[in-house]
Amino acid sequence: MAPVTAESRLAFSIDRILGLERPGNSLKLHRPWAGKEHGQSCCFNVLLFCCIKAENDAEDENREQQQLNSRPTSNWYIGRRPRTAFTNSQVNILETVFQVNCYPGIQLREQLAGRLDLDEDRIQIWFQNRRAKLRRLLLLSWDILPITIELHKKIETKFYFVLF
Amino acid sequence: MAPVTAESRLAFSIDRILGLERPGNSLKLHRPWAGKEHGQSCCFNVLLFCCIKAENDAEDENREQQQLNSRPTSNWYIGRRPRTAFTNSQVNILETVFQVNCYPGIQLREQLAGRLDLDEDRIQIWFQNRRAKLRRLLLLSWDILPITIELHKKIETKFYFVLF
DNA sequence: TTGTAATCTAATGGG
DNA sequence: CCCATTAGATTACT
Repeated sequence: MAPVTAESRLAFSIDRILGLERPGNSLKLHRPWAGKEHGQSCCFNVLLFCCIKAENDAEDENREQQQLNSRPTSNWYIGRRPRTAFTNSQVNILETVFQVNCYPGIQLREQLAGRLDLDEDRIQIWFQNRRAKLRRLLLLSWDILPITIELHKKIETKFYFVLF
Repeated sequence: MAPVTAESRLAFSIDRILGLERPGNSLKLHRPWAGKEHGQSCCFNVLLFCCIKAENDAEDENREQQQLNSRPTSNWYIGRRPRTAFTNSQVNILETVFQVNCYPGIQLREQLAGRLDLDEDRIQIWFQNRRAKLRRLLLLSWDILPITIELHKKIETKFYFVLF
């Protein structure tokens, strides 16, 4: 077996990365885009974390209240999108479409968005959640599997394909 | 404006789905998996209730019991890998490595896999998704930059620029 | 409390 | 590799 030389060692061994091994020189970062100006097209080099420093909060009640009200979730600084309240007629149409096509493509989603006066991504999310609900329902029905199996023995089927 | 021909019309226009438009033929349902044999691999969309081939079950009580007790975990629908739940410590190490090298080569991935007791391809996927997340964050932070600056002025927070 | 819109991320397939 | 999209799981709001 070949001896482990400095040359054969990985530039990025886990030990080095985790700081468990301390080479003489500091670890050179692997940034394919490093050295490019941030205006360059490929991507923005700066990830901006806007973190609140809470110094001096006590002096500003309003400000403090704001900060207390905003939940410190990972994306609190952006905020959660206000919950969309679909109307009955909107849901009816969505459900009708879902019965036929539960994986609407971009065109159909745009079409729906236009007709229902909603953003396309709300449509997208609605279908995602609707499919999840359906799966949940199907899984629930799986709980009654023993009964189903009994039934299936009786009627001599092999599989149940639940097509939706 | 180009005329709407039968060819240019969507297979699933809302009008067709809602029945407001009646084509000569009835609407064909959009079932990605329809017509395919259930054994086919690609089709992760199939909710296959593989309800146990019950031939001869009655002759083997033990086996039947096993099958009844076993919940449909990995096999209840075909082809999709069960979601891997990384532990906190695994994620911590992955994140640490990512800070240094977000494009780990095969050697480093294998190294990580060994240390974290994961398959190398899970590492690979993790880094792909992590890079996608980073790109998303970068775009996002760019979009909210003006707002963020306003916010920053108001509440006198500091910016953290994390340079990659 | 329930239902569901929204979020996060592992997994998939195609380019 | 990237990209779009999915499923799965969870959070949070009405």
